[in-house]
Amino acid sequence: MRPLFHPSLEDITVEGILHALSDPVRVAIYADIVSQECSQNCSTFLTVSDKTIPKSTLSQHFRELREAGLIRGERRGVEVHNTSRCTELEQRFPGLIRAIVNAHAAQSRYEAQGKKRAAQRTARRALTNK
Amino acid sequence: MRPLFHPSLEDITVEGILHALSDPVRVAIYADIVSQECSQNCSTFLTVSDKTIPKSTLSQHFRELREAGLIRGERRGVEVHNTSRCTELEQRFPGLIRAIVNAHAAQSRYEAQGKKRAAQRTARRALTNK
DNA sequence: TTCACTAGTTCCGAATAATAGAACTATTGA
DNA sequence: TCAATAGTTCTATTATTCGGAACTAGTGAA
Repeated sequence: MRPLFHPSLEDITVEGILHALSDPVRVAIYADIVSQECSQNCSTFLTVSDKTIPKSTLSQHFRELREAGLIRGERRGVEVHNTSRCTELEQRFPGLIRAIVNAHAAQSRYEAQGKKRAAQRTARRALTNK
Repeated sequence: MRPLFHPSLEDITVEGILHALSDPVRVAIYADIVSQECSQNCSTFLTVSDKTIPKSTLSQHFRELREAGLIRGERRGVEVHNTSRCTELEQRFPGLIRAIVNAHAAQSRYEAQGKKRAAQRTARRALTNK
């Protein structure tokens, strides 16, 4: 089993970061890792926003996040612990990570509200149609 | 010829934006459009950073930027004029666009310096090998 | 030490998306 | 009316992504 590859700070590209975070599952995972103090192992994310992710796919997602330079993975026995590299990244691309994570959070809030509003509409319709 | 589609502000997603800007050609185009005061037509970009882009590909790139909500395209006679939607976007995702464009600029500067350094090394080697 | 269990990776075929040449449309100016 | 220009659409080719199945590696129990 080959060791986990991590790019050095200067090899990290904006395109790589944006591509890694342009996938809804990966941003969700990354946002979670950034927000946690403690490191997270991969299988914490076998379900992401009510969707089940096959573990081979999940493994690929973590690889992409790692190779884009967004997270650092460290084997500890049978599992790998993941931490964000955001302090380093802040140095290379100031403000970038924060802006993306903020935007993602804003969108999640908005979507949650949207669902709530839709649910309310359904409930109202159910009442009036009685 | 169907009219140009533009998403409404609330339909614009972070993922869409990141995906659109995760391509080197597209960020370069977008960065240029953002920096210009005046609108730019598509064929200004038939060559991007010394690479020739086939116009069918270019057309697709503009479509992606448009449908991600990043630019607005307006047909004026035979050509289409493109302007960035960054003021609107600032409202929906504060700081996002600026951070990405800044990061891209920082990286371009760095890469240019890298090339310069490499050229200097080559020159030095040529001198000493004489 | 052996065995079963867990966490994650790799392999590989199927589905999906991106690229670019060729043919097309629409506008304009001669 | 015709040629030229700016973009688009069609389509075949190529590259990416997804996910099931088989695999590896660490760990704890018998």
